[in-house]
Amino acid sequence: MGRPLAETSLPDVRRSGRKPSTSREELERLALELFATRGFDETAVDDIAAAAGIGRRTFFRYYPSKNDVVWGDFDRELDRMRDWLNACPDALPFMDAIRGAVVAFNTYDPATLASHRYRMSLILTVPALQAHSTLRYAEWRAVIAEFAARRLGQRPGDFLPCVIGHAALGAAIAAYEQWLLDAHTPLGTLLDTAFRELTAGFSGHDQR
Amino acid sequence: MGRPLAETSLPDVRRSGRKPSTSREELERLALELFATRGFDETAVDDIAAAAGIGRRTFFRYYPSKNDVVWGDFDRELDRMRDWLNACPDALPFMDAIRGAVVAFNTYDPATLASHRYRMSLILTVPALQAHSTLRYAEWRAVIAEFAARRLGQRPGDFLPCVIGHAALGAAIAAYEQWLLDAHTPLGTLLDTAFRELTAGFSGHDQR
DNA sequence: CACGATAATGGCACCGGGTGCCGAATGGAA
DNA sequence: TTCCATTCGGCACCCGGTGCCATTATCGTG
Repeated sequence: MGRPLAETSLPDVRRSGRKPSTSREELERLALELFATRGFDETAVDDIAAAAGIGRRTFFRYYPSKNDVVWGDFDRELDRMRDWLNACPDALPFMDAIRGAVVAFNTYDPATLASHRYRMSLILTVPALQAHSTLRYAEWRAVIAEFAARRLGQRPGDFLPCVIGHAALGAAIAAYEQWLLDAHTPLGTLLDTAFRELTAGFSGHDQR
Repeated sequence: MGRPLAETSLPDVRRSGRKPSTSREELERLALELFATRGFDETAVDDIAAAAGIGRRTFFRYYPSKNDVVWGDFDRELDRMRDWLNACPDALPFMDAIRGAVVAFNTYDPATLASHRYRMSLILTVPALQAHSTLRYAEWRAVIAEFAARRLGQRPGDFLPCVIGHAALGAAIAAYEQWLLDAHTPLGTLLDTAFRELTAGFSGHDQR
């Protein structure tokens, strides 16, 4: 699974050899700029490569696909969330822990909030990215399921942890969709609400 | 959105013109057979077209993409589920109605069960299909959200109905994944269990 | 300074999915 | 037969993604 290129500008021992002509961060910046002006589908990989002054072939050594550019360093974020969950006291009910982790994991400082919102708007509205995102969501769910399994005394592949992973993902996506529709309510509030509904089993709303 | 070709062998008035040289059903049959022997990724659209004795170009007039072949007539199934929900008595709590609909909607007679299971195994394991499925799932969620919204006195785009749609989808997929892992437990039972957990808010399992 | 090991680059050919275009084939109706 | 509607399918093309391989840049060492 090892990416040959800078995982994220870590010290990353370099003994010798030609140095990279750009970086994942730089490519992400340029690509998002192009997406914003020209649109995602209308921007070809060649365009991004040209903007960065590299060859098309080289682009694919920084990102495995055009879709992945939008996700930045998702794996690192997942690691952070895993750590957050592991650091949760056992006294905290596990659904509360998950809710807290998701809220914390999706809290961005004002400086980066706008660009994050734009990235998510792409992911949740551009069909190609919507489709691709499924594969990333699977990793996210795995983190949740893993934690739930530990708390439930089960294995990560067992039924209940998987259901929880899927349901949690659904709640999170719904919150994001709402936030994109109207940023009036803070994302954190929406996530919190969605997870509380989940934990309450959607009870107490019926209009019959 | 009208498909020019047979929606599904409805009477479908035909005035004149050359008659289709094959059908969606026939293509689906042939394609699934190829997928089963050679694998999904290893089967090119040209292979399917050749097997059906039509041109590659013509294939894309029957199905908009290779991915869609696996989904058969999903839209019709969705209509059935929508009807099921609409026919639910108001006395039935809405989460029970949704659970009932999903179970009923995913009940297949033994003759078609095996092929359905195979189709779902493709959808849930082949990366290209996993990704593509997101777009189909959106339609499914919409049906659920629409019903929930009506029951909750809200609009289909409102937050709570969307959360419910996403959570329900998650539960359903988790049940399917479990069923594919081990068909020992009937799909209906798994779906029922997943939805009951959802409605109970995953309570009563914590091992702390 | 020169050399060799090392690593990134980028061109090229190729594959496969998907589309626009357009002429050819087919079959019913006047 | 003629006309019209409809399907067919070849062709050229776009784009994302990959394997291959020679080229180029950099660092450490002698």
